[in-house]
This record gives sequence, structure tokens and C-alpha cells, in this order.
Amino acid sequence: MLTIHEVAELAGVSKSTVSRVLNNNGYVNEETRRRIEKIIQEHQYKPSAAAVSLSKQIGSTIGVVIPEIDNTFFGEVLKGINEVADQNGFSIIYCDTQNNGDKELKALSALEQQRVRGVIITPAMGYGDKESVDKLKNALAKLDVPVVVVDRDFDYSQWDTIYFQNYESGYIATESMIQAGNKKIGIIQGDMQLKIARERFRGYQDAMAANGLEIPEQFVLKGDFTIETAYELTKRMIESKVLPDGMITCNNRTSIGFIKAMIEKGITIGSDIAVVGIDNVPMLDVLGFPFSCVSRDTIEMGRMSMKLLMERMNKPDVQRSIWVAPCKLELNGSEKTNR
DNA sequence: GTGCATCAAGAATCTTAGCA
DNA sequence: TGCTAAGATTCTTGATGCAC
Repeated sequence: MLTIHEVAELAGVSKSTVSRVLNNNGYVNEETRRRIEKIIQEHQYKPSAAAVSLSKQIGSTIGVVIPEIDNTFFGEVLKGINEVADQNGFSIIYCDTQNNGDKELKALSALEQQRVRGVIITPAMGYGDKESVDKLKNALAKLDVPVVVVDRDFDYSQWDTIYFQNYESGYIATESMIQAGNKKIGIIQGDMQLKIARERFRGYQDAMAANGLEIPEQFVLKGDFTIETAYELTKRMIESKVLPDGMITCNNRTSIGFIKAMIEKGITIGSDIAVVGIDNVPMLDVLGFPFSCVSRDTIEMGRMSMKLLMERMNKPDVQRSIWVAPCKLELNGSEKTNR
């Protein structure tokens, strides 16, 4: 790859003149300009992003901190972020915290060293108390760059935020199950330290109460948003020989764990037991498995987070922005049973 | 209209001093 | 003389102020 120095040599000018042509500022003789532009085009010269950052004292790299790189949900969010970043000349550094607060602080420290221009973060933990929020706040303050929080909103947050209609998703999922004729409806909760899990559960509780149904406590399973826990909890529930009419699964991974246990034990979803998940599991559609869920446009959430970050870069003093991704009910048959 | 000099951060390389 | 540690210098690339 050519450097500005080599372009200058080929054009018979100094690199200052090439720089003026590149940035379209200062005086440059029209003939000299045309000659330089021709060389740039012929050699497909592109200025080094690292050197431009160094020179301008501003980076073109965005740090994205996510808690589960192997979760398809975050894969799609990243896709949306990448799309907008790419269109606007930003590159991305990804950090996976594996839902670990210490790893999150390390990742932010690494991004500080990289001198990123902004950070998009899905917090690793619930941050339900002021002390842990302060730790995160301090780490982000050290970076001194715009921040956007995605998906996991939490109390005391002060940053631009993009999240999902968590309460509504819990409510709609439960309501759809009730409309399908189910009465004894359980739920596999998410990690209740997270606000999103508490909100989804609250939606479930309110939908049950609004329809005059009691919550069957033995079918309120204390999950943590992982496949493994959902699988174990579902297996134990099946082994107890008593099943509810249907279950709400609180995220895509919980749905996978639930379905895996059901298949293993020979129980047919949509016939022996109903299920409505929060978040889609695209792979089930590919496999022809009818799965009803409350979905959201995750790629759009990624796009919006990057757009919000760029807006914050341009206008650092405007009020905090919050964008709520709408939820959409997709009924494919698993909300019913033949019992 | 043009080019020199300078600046930025940090790694790599070179130089120097001190000691055994 | 050889080794180590510390400090100084060089190098990378692009932007820009200022002199000619």
C-alpha cells in the first residue's frame, strides 16, 4: 500500500501538497491537483486510518462491549452496528465480557488504551446498586468518550440507551398463551439481578392477574438466561411428573434449553405442552420447528445504537436519548396444546 | 502555490553509564 | 571485557502553521 510520501514522490511534489489535495484545503495548482488525483486513482491510494487518527488526535475506532459473543442476539446487534459503522468510516473493536464484571472493567481499560472514539456496551451485570454502577461509571468516565447502553438498561444509568419493551413482551407472551386456552402457565425466569428479567417477569405477573389466573408457583423456575440452567430446570420439572399447560421462556437461550429437555423426554411442544418465547430463535425456523415468540428487530437495535453514538459524538451536550425497540408477537402454533 | 518543520504516541533501536 | 539498566533517539504517517 502506497504512503502519502510515495504519492508525493510520484507526483513530483511534497507530501504537504498531497495532503492539501486529499483534504481539499489550501491552494493547489489545478494541474498539480489533477496529476495527484490521477496517481491516487491509479494506485488506489487510501490514507492510513491510524496515521490520520494520530495526527488529528481523534480515533475512528468504536469499542463494542458485549456479554455473550456466542449469543445469536448479540451477533445480530453487532451486524447492525457494523453496518452503520462501515458506512460512516468507523472500525470496530469487540470485547466479550462473558457476563463478568471484572472482565468488563478490563475490556474498558483496553479500549482506553486503544483510544476509541466511543463505546457501545451491554453491561455484564445487573448493576442494581449504586456502588457497582459507580465502578462502571468511573471506568467509562476514564475513557471520556460517548457511550450508548444497549439492551440491558439499569437503574442509575445516565447514558443514551436502547432497550426492548421488556414488560410488554412478558405481558403479550402470557396473554397469547391465555388466549390459546391455557390456564396453568409457568415461566422460566431470566437472571433476576437484571432489570430486563424483572420487567419481563412483571409483564407475566400482570397478564396473569388481569385474566384472573393464579401464578402456579411450582412452575416459576429460577433461570439465569442460559441454555444449561433452562435445560436442567425443565428436566427436573418433567421428572416431577406434573406439567403446566404452557411455559413462557424469557430469552432465546432459555427457549433452546427448554426445547432440548422436552425433545429428550419425548414431550411434544404444541401438543403436550405450549411455549411462547421472548426473542426469536431463527434456527428453529430453519429446522421447520413451529415456535411462537415475541420478537424484536435486533439488527435495527444495532443500527440505532451506532446512530445514537454518532449523534452523541456530534452533540455531546444534548439530553440523554432513549430508544425503545418495539416487540412483535409471532404465533406459529407452539402456543397451543391438544390436552 | 509550494515545501519545510513540527507535532502526535509508542514501539523499536541505539547509546551511555555503572558494575562485576 | 561483557552484561545490564536506564535514558535518548529514531521511526511510523498525515495534518498544519508559517515562510518563501
